[in-house]
Amino acid sequence: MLVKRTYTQEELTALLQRHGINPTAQRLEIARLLFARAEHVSAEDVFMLVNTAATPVSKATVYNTLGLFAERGLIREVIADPNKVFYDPNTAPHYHFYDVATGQLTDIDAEGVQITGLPSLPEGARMEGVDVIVRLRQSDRPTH
Amino acid sequence: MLVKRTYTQEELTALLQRHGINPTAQRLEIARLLFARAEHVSAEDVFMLVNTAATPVSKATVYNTLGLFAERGLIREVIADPNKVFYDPNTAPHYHFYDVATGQLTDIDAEGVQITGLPSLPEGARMEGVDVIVRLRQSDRPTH
DNA sequence: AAACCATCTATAATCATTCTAAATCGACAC
DNA sequence: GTGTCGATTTAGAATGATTATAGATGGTTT
Ligand SMILES: [Mn+2]
Ligand SMILES: [Mn+2]
Ligand SMILES: [Zn+2]
Ligand SMILES: [Zn+2]
Repeated sequence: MLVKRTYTQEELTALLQRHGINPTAQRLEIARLLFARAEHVSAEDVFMLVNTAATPVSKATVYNTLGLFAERGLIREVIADPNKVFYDPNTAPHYHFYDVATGQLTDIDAEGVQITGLPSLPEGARMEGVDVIVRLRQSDRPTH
Repeated sequence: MLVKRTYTQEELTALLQRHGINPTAQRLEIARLLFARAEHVSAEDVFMLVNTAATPVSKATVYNTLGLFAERGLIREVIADPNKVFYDPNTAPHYHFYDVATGQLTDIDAEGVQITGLPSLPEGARMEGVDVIVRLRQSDRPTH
């Protein structure tokens, strides 16, 4: 279970380095923000969040950094919405509720969830991960 | 299990009508093609396939028609690739392998697969469906 | 200081998808 | 047959997320 908290600059630096990422100012800033919120954010979200702070970061760098973080396993991509990729600072195995109306993603703890009976993988294939997305729609009639 | 076969014009017409869809020439053509292949296709795929035949169909109509079919439950959308939506003529519950390198989607029969221990849904939410996507990557070293 | 290399940035390009507004079509009425 | 009407289709423009380009910037090394 990922705990929402603030990391010191040293912890963030070590975190990036542990993943083979050169800890630049922009990358540290984006990492700080990702792990402070511990929520599912889009590139646009990150771009806006990072630019409420003092130092501006370009959109290109936001995309490059999120891509780099995902590639190095610091965060993971969640493909649930056809319009944008979500980035998830929680890389532990877990699943998602997706509210198709609002676009809200919510974690489902892997603890207790069992998926059995999956067929064996095609020849020569390695499993990268299993995504489970439970699509939800809020009932039209609100509880009164 | 969806069987790959050709439908008569009458069967297709009845199929659309059963889903509350006015069976126009373009819609019948697209439906015919979808159910003949019984594969996962993108809008672009459908656009190209439908335009190898005699009667041309516009891109706008392809998108409108696929959207309409999905909305009425004749086909389903699969969100697996961040770059495009796949449309699946198989609406029976089933899951997918997704080859992240090639973008290839392959069915996993729901038969035998069990997902247990999912938490109860948030208050007032209805489940629209459960998507399971097993992400695969072909091993770099080919079997020799 | 000059060279070097990684990174960052503004901006253009790409590309799937959606939007717009004008044709076209088909059923029905006259 | 001709006219009308609503539904559908269409070409093309617009949108928006993402990626590509190519030049600036910033440390670091000699
Ligand atoms: Mn999209
Ligand atoms: Mn995309
Ligand atoms: Zn998550
Ligand atoms: Zn399928």
